[in-house]
Amino acid sequence: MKSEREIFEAYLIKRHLRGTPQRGMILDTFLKREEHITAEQLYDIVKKRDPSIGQATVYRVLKLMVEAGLAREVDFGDGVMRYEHCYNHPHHDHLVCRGCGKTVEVLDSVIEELQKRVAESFGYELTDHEMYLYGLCQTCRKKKA
Amino acid sequence: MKSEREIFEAYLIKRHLRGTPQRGMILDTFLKREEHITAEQLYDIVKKRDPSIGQATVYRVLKLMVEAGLAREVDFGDGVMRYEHCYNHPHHDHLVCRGCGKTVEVLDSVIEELQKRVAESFGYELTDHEMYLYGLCQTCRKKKA
DNA sequence: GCCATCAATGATATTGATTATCAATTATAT
DNA sequence: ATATAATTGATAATCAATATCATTGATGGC
Repeated sequence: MKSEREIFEAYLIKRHLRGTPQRGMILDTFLKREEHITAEQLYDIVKKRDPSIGQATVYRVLKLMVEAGLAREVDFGDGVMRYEHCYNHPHHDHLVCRGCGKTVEVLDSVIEELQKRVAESFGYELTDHEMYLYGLCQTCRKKKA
Repeated sequence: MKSEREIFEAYLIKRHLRGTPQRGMILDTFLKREEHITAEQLYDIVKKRDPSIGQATVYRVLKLMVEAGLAREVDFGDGVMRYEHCYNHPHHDHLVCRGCGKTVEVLDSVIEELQKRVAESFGYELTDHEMYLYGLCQTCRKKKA
């Protein structure tokens, strides 16, 4: 089993790109975090370790990580792109609390199968999908009552 | 059965807002179109009828229509918000071709039910959801082959 | 080692959709 | 009428994301 680090380096070599301290550090920082993270948030953390890093580089490395299959873009519709781990994190959808933003990763194989069938029934071949479930978590419901 | 026009006017009155020629014209133009439309596209059409209208007004009226329950925002993830009819257009999801962008409205009651159950199984009360299915339509698949 | 080539970086400018501001205009209520 | 409040269009501002660009740094051929 290859490590994320190795995958990243393999991807760089394939693209004739170079490994650099900045890229390594940004990758490590991203990997250490478990939750979804925005480019801005990642930049803030990275800056603490090395204030000389520019945020353009953070954006660039995030794009590389997506291309390398290590990160996945998640769009909760609030105008900011978030990134989550992709490696060893198979596809899933998101259940987001409208109150506090707490997010749960969900996966329902029946839904997945039905999505494919719905697409096929219209002559489409499903390539991918996005599903965001929005609701109120228990805590937020109690607060309201 | 109230007309969209009446609903819009009722909403304006409720909010102590005023009916104006611009608002009426933009609403009519939106209602005449069946497909999803961006603010920019709507502005372009409206401009032909009355070149003096500013695009800020189009954005404003679109927001009013959403609030009045006549329009619904649709986000295909390409950075531009689209608007579709809401009145007499009950909830549905979208199946979008990655090749040509052709869009079909889809609805699967089993999926809808399962979404509710998934949310509940995590203690969430589902308020709404978004589901976008992306694929290749028949035409685009043939082109590829 | 030395030089030519090419990628990487950080700072900054730019983009593009959307929103806010504001002065001028128009409608409404008293 | 007159004071009040909403509307408009033009324009500026916002904000995330991207492009530009001069400088720096690495790599490979010799």
